Amino acid sequence: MNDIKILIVEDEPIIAEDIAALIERNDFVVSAIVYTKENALQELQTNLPDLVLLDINLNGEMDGLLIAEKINEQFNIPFIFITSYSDKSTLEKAKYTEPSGYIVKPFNEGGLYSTLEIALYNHAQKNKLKFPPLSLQKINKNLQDLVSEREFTLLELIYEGKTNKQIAEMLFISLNTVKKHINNTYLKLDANSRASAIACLRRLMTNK
Amino acid sequence: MNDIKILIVEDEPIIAEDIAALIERNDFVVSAIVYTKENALQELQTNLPDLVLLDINLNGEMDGLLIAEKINEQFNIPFIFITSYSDKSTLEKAKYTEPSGYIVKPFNEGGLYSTLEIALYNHAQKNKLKFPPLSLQKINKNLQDLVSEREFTLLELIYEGKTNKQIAEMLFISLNTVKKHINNTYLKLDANSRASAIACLRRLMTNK
DNA sequence: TTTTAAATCACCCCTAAGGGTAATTATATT
DNA sequence: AATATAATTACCCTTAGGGGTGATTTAAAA
Repeated sequence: MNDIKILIVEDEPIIAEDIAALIERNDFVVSAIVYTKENALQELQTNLPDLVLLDINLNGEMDGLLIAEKINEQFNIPFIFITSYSDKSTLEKAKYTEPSGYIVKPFNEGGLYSTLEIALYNHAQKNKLKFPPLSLQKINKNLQDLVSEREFTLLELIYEGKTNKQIAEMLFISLNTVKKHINNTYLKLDANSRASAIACLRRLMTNK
Repeated sequence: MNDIKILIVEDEPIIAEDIAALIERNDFVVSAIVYTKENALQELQTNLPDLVLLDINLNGEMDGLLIAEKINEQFNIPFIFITSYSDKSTLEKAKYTEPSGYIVKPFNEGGLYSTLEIALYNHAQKNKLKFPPLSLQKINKNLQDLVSEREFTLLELIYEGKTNKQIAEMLFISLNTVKKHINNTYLKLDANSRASAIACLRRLMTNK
């Protein structure tokens, strides 16, 4: 089955049941409900869920944070904090664990469901995040002399490691034209070789 | 000043003011409050904030989604949806824009503040993930003929756009040695130029 | 209408870069 | 002690790539 399994870590049984009911109403599966850190870690080892809903405070201790760290170290799944505490000190500690969401009680059904869906989707997309495609807008945002669309097309091919000859053939233009375009682009990027142009592009894409 | 500027896009003035007050209570700065898609886009162009709070429905249209797409295309800032709609159809569309958060009205102060903090922190971390530094381990993981540490050092310099001459000077070795190392590395990477080697490295770094 | 800008192409020059072969030194590994 | 492996260097050859100038065509902007 293709169901999405969610682990609930919450020491107040009434709230845990409440969350569980909500989850199942929305076509997810509750893989387990646990009340302690130990059981949570056990459950992660034996029956890894697709996502974890984590109460930060378990029986007076901030064990939720420790569980979050463990998830980051060992498992590649998203987790969402559900807690009554929204004070800056708690939040500060929580945010360093990079949770997919942070829900403050009392929460509403729509809010939890939305956060779940988005956490799952964003986590799935996270792998694609590395080495994003080039964007003309982002490149030009940091340039005084703008790169044209045509030049950008050539840049993408250079970025993919193509030679001038290959580019000429792919775009049905002469080798001279390719060289001319690239030369013009180098002036705009302040580059003087393919490799330096690529390094420059990487910089422009990140420097927001 | 180092203040974090937040743009509020919300067509109901009362709610917008409510959010604004909350934001300022928590030491953020409201860069502007706008009520329409046009003004939002204008504001993004002229006074880019650090984060955007977005109502999905603006005057009956789902303009918030369009704004979200625009932000993804052109700007490198996080955004959070704040909306009354948590139906699956709306959420489905919203999640494809990869928002940093999705808050369903009525929201509580702690919930919004936490989501803000986490969105900002996670986004900052996310940028570090983009164009990650090269890792010898990851590169070799997918190669039969392994790249040596020395060769990796040279690869890093090529990746940064350095010329052979520059590399020779930086490493206090002869130009011939540089060429030899690079040639050997090309054989391992199945590359035949700097640009193709860089493209190859990108591939090896992502193929996990 | 005139002018500006982008895309196209040609021709020249020249260096950086890539390909091949071979040799030496040092450092591990067996 | 013998043997790989990596790092270092030299020399040769060839070409792809980068720099400069100039010209034509087309489309958009003034």
